[in-house]
Amino acid sequence: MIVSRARPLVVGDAFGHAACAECDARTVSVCDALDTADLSRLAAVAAQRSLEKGRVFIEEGEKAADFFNITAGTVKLFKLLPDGRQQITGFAGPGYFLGLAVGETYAFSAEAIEPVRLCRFSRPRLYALMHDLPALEARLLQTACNELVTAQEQMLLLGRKTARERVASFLLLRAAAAAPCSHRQTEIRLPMTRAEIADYLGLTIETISRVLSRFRADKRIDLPTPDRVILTDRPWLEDLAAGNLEHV
Amino acid sequence: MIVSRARPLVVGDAFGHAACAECDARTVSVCDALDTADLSRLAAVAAQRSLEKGRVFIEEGEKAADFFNITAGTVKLFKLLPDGRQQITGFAGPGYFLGLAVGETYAFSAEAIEPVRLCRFSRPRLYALMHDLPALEARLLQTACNELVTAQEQMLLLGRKTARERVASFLLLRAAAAAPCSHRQTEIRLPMTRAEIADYLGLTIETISRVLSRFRADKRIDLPTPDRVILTDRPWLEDLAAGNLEHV
DNA sequence: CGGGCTCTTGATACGCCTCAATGCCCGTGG
DNA sequence: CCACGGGCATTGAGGCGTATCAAGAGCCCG
Repeated sequence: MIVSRARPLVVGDAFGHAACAECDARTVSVCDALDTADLSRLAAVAAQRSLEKGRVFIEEGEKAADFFNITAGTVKLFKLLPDGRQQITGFAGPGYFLGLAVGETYAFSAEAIEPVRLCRFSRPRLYALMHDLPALEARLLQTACNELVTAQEQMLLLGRKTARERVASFLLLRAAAAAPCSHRQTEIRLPMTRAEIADYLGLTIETISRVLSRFRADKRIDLPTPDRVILTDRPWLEDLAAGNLEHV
Repeated sequence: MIVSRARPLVVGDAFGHAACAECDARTVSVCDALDTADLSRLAAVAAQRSLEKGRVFIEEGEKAADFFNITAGTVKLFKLLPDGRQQITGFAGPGYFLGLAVGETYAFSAEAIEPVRLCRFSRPRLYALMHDLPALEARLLQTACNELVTAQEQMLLLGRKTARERVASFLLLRAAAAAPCSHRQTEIRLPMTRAEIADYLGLTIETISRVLSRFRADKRIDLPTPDRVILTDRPWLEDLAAGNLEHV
């Protein structure tokens, strides 16, 4: 079942378009493709809501009734095997557009890993709007292509990189996500647990922990707390992530 | 460099739209989204060509100048690490639409693994056509979403499945690709080598060979020749691929 | 008939997983 | 205030699955 529908928790407001104009995620999301007039049409079919940490709001196999746009917080997208093995296919932060499922059902599940705010769009209404606003459709196509490139990179990581290369790649990905404009940040925050990092990288918590400890011992990173990482030797991490350091 | 441009090998014809109407891939490709009139407009910007086995016609990092539509044969899409490690992100057969790269450069390489025929579309011209034909754009979005779902499934495979589960998944995927309409086929053809299967599944040739031999010994499949597989116990393979058979 | 390729099979090595114990942090309640 | 308990992270010891290395078999094609 779609938990979020059972407990709506809607924080909707009567001034949807006004909220859009002030939305933090405005400039990094699909909404950016629209001018103010069209944006109000988009806002008209949107409903805002808040989700507490741990809330599963998309379940794989359920009827794909809605699209979502994250405006605050982080969610994980994942698939499960019957025995509980989990693969996280991505983390989605503010601006991320969710629900590009083909066909009638979602192909993955989604869960808030910290308090989240998002906009919900009903599928048929967004489709109708897409028909009217080619800019919106073009933007969605662009979004999908971006996802595809990211997915291909992740397949390379999962299929062919070592544990240390995976963790290095992950840290740099986080750094890039935090500062989109190559705005070299050295400190990053990890809103996810070790278990979630492991399920994202196709490893175990122990391996994540060991690799991070090793990086710290080698003075490549610093770990003031488990959820804060300082990249002290970024060039080395980049070489490792790219597969340039064979057996170091 | 884009090898296919250095040696064009164009088998173009003056009656592009006529060729389209007779194209084997017509009904399973993006072209299916268009009526005959619009199809001729699409054909006008297309060029047909043939590629011999081994020909690399898209190179990762090169300027993304063209889109491609496979009409015959099979190509592999892949990414490389500097030391030669390879991850095949997918195999593309007739009807497959290629080149949905975001930005200016291709994010992957593509190589014909058997003789291939394809249609080439210049990027700017296809974009212009997309602007005029919303049906085309919608179809591309749909294609991209399909790819995305496939990619997520592959991430689950690469990150969390065992070698035997991966090979079972692969065989069933091949069976589904050969007979799109759940047209239960028991025999499948493998146009790719063991090395390519290995690079697709994140394993080695030896593991592929061992798992297939084991499946045969257990009477789950038959292997009349290395490139032909007969699925003799499909339900068991399906259970294994889905992760339902823990430690068999 | 030889050369090269792919595929198969065996022996061994190693990277990551599994299992287990401990430490740390923090919220809770006596 | 501190004792207690539960989650999460860290660290160690040992095992397993897949990789690596190596040899031989089958096949195509000249």
